[in-house]
Amino acid sequence: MMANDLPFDLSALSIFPAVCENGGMAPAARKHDITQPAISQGIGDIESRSDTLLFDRSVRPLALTATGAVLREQAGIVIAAVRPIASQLQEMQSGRVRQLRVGIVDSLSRALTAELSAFMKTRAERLVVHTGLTDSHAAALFTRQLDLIIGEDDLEDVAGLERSQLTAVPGGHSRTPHARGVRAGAAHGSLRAFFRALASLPSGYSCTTRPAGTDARNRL
Amino acid sequence: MMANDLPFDLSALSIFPAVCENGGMAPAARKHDITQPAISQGIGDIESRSDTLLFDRSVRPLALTATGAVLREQAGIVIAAVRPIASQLQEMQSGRVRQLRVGIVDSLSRALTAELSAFMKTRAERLVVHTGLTDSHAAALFTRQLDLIIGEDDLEDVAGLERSQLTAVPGGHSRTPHARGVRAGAAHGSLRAFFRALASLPSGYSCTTRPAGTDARNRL
DNA sequence: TCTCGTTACGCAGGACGTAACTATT
DNA sequence: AATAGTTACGTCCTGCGTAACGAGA
Repeated sequence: MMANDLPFDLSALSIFPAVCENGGMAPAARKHDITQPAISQGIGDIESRSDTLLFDRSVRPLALTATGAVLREQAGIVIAAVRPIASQLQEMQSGRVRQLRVGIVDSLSRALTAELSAFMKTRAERLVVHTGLTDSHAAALFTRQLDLIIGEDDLEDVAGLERSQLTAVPGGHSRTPHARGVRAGAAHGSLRAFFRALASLPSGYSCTTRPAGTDARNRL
Repeated sequence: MMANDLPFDLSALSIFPAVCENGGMAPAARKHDITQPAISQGIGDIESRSDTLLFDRSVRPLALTATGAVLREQAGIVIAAVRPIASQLQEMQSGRVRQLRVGIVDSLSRALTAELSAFMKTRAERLVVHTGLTDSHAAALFTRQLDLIIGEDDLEDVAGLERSQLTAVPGGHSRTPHARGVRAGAAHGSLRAFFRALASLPSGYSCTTRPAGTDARNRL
C-alpha cells in the first residue's frame, strides 16, 4: 500500500475552512450538500492522522484551538494554490491562454509587434502589448502585471529569471541564437510552459528554454 | 456526495513527481512500495479528472507532455507547501517551536532580553535574539530571516503586517496597551498562531492579536 | 427542549493487487 | 525477446449516508 505520510487529504482540507467560515459543521454541511457526520468524520480524520485537536468541542458554537488556527491559515494557502492549477492545465491542453500581456523593448517593438500579434493570434484570446524599457518591464513581470517580456539582451542582469528564460530566434531551428535578431523573453507560471510547448510547434520561431540543451521532447 | 471540483488528490499528486524523477512508472512503483498498475491508475485518474494528457505513451522512456510539465512544476510547489504543515501542527500542539529568531529594537533590548529569554525558555528549543533597528528587522522578517520582531511603536508604517500583528503588554490582562512599556511584535506562519496561543497561557504577558477585540477564545 | 456533534452501522464506490494483454525498443 | 504500461477483474477498505445517541445552551 501507499506510504502516504501526508496528514490530510485535499477533500478533507477543503471542508475544514468551510466549517470555520460557516460557524460550525452543520451549516457547512447544508451549504456543501453533504451530511453532518461526513464533516465530523472528515475533521476527525485530519485530527487523528496529524495527531492534533482542531476544535474545542466543549463549547458552543465550536471554537478553534490554536492548532486549528494554524491549519485554517495553511489550508487557505494550499487551497488557493491548488484551485488555479486546473485552469492552468486546461490552458496548456488547449494551447491557448485567455490573456497574454507582453512587454517589448522600444527598439524591437517596431519590428516585432506585428509579427508577434500574428503569432499569438491563435494562442491567446487577448493580446496586450506594452512598449517601453526592459527594466520597467522586468519590474512589471515580477509584480505579475506582465506575463512575458521581450528584450534585446538575454536579461542576465535581471535576477530571478534564470529558470524562466526563453530565447527565440526567428525562422529556423538552430539552437544557438543568431547574432542578429536575437531576443530574449521571460515568462512565468503556466505561460512559461506554454512557450515551452510552442517550441515543438511548427512556426516561424523556435523557442528553446534555458539551460540550453533541452530539446523538443521533454525527457523525464 | 461531495462536490470535489479539485482535479486531483494529494496522494495522486505526490506520486506524479515520483514518476517524473524515477524515469517511469515501474521504477517509481518499486521505490514507493506500490504496484505499477496502481501508479498507472493514479496518473490516469488525474488525467481523466482534469481532462488532460500528462504523458506521451507512444515513446519509451515515457515523455512528459507540455501539460505534464506544468503539473510537474505545480505539484512540486503544492507538495512543498503541504509537507511542512504537519510539523507546524505538531509544534502548535506541543506548544514548542524548534527555533525562534527574534529581533528587538535597541531601546528595548536592555529591558526585555532577559525577560523574553525566561519567557521563551519553555516555549522554544532555541532562542536567537538580534538587536538593532526595527526597519532592518522588518526587512529580515519579510525575508524569513527573523520569526518575530519587537519594536516600540505598533509598526503601522510597515506594510503587510496588519494581520500578523501582536501587541504584548507586561503583567496584566488589560486589552488596551499601557502608555508605558507598550511594545508590538510581528510574526508570521505558525509562530503567529504560537503567540496567539500564548495569549491564553498564564504568564507575565498578555498578548492580543489585532484587530483588537479578539479574545482568548478563538471564535469561528 | 432544541440544536448540534458524535457514534454505530450498512452500503456503494474506489483503490490497490494479481494476472493477462499490448506495445515499444 | 524483454521490459514497461494498460486493461480486466476480484477483494478490501474507506468514505458517506441513515439512524440512534449524547451533550451544550
